[in-house]
Amino acid sequence: MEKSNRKEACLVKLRASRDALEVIQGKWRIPIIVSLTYGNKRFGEIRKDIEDISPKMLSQELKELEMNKLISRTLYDSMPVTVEYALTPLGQSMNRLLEELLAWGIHFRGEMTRKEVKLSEVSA
Amino acid sequence: MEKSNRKEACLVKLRASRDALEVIQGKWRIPIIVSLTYGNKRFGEIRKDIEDISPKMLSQELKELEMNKLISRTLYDSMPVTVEYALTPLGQSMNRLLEELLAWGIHFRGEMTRKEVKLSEVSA
DNA sequence: TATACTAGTTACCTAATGGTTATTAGTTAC
DNA sequence: GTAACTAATAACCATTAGGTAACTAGTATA
Repeated sequence: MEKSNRKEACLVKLRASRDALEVIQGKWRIPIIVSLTYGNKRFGEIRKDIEDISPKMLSQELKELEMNKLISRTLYDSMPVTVEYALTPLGQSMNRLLEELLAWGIHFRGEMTRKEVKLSEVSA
Repeated sequence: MEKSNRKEACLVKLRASRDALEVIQGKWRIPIIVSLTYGNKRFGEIRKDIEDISPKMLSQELKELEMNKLISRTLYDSMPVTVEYALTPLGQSMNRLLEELLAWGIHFRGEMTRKEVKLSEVSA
């Protein structure tokens, strides 16, 4: 009984994580969301945050994120037309996930450089 | 000053999240790690957990994860050779991240189905 | 000899992802 | 008229990710 519960829990977790993955897959979606957690931004401002993204990819991924209700797009009828992107409540709900991703990214990088140092000590 | 701190924080977070993304990118790596959080497993057992993964992809991604020190591979010299995969401490350190991914995946799915229900109510 | 189980590997193909460069359209300033 | 700024879009190409199906090697069992 204990074993089958465990298996059930594993399968539930697998399904949920794959649901989440589908939405955040790709090189740019998470970075775009991270950029927007630091304030509503215009197209050009996001481009400045994520230096190596092309306008094509930014445009494409913003559309995807809007379709999935993670961000909103507001057009302002100012003199040069401006467009503001913002996180929706659903987008904001990724906050804890992003914090953990950030924390683990730092941890991982730390572990990797530590190991490289060790290796070079051995070979020296 | 406050604004430049914010910008700095944003850039740091962007770098860290992209570091993490590189390691966990793709359709299969997270599911494989999730499967291994529920106990050490053999090749065939992981295949059973993740029903739609092909042996090619499983083999390929296991190698990648081993190279990044997230999992270990142990060969047992039993009669039909068996191989056991397990999370390393670094792999285990993804636990909190996985919990948040799971939680958000469930939340996201809930939000999406709620919205679909609403839409059908409107059109009815 | 044939079948099955272990853990993969190989060759081949398609689809998705991402990159590059040039272009659009509307408005303001020079 | 021309340049510059806004937010994109289009055409084209290269790379990668991922899928399918067949096959390998070693051992045991019928």
